Amino acid sequence: MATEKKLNYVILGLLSHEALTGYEIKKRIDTALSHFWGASYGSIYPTLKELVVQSLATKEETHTGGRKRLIYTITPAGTAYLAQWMKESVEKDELRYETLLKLFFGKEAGAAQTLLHIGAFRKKTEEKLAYLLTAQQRLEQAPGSDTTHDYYLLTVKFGIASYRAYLDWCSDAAQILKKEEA
Amino acid sequence: MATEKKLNYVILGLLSHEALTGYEIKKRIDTALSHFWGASYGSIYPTLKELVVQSLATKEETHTGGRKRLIYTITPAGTAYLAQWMKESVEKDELRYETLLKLFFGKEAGAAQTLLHIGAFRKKTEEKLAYLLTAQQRLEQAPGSDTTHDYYLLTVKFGIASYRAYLDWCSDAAQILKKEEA
DNA sequence: CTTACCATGTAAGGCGTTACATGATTCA
DNA sequence: TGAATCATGTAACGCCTTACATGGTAAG
Repeated sequence: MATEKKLNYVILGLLSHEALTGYEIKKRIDTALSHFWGASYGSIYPTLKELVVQSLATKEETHTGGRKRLIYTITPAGTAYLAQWMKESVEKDELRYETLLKLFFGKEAGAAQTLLHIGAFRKKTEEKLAYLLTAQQRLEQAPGSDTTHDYYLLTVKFGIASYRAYLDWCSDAAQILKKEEA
Repeated sequence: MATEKKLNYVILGLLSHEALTGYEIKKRIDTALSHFWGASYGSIYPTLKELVVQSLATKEETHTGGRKRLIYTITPAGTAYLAQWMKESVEKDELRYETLLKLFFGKEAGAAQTLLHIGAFRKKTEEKLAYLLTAQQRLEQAPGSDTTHDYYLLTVKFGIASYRAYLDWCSDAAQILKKEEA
């Protein structure tokens, strides 16, 4: 049975904010949701098709400047379906950090090698943090009162808090390993 | 091609510490690695079979108190294979937090509902944190000098730092939502 | 004119979970 | 004697990624 797939809810959630094309959905996922979720076109387009079959969304073809666009809109049934899921308790939160795997087995590779992995991890984390900090600024200065933004902002704050903790840990871990190296 | 699977490395990494049965490997994953990795028997046993076919590990049948046990041992080729992977840079660190998904779309459900999700998340986080804190104590008081423990301890510290950041965030988020509720 | 971006979609194939199946041993 | 734990494994099936395929438009 495998865990129930979540992409339908992700898409309906995005459509609950505004009507979107598949391409735009992908962009939202790669920006606003990227620090805690991901999806590829290979799963987005088929899911969109399913949603239409299930009457949870409707598809409309438009032409913006001669360019074909398939815009998806959530239906009342889709809204109800999403609301139902929102009421249910969370099934799973999961983290898969290859960096920690390489750390766990770090004795094999030695302190020097492990320090390289930590350095790379710190750099990536700094970049993601910078991105979220600008997102936070944008949201806090937004002309405001759209409560949608408030919830988005909460997830951004989560990312910021996590990444800051990661960076602190990077410093600690690097120090410990350097001592071990000597 | 999908991302290369990591379970073979996870298993070899564990076997690099000591010879183990499939059952014991599962237990290690569910305890020592659980805060950043997971795997089920349905993937562990087939992977173990592959490792033997590839001569990266050997299988030996023993009987402890009449009970059959298949003990796996890493080979020199397996050690080399693991070492090679340890040298390569990390491909992917990923987080999939359904809680954040429900938060992102929280406007649909309202502040009260969202607070419930945050409460559940806090509770789970507290439990995981408590577990890691005892693990930390155990490792720090260990008669020592096994450097394997030092690396394990680093991953534990990572979890502790993350979970503490999560809990701080829970307080902030709850406060913000309560204000909104009023 | 060419690069970047907008835009939609399919096919192949790997990965990994859940559920199922089986059975021994230890401990209360 | 029954529950928990030790122990190994397979089958079905769903999910998702990568790679491929195609083509229009905007901007420099």
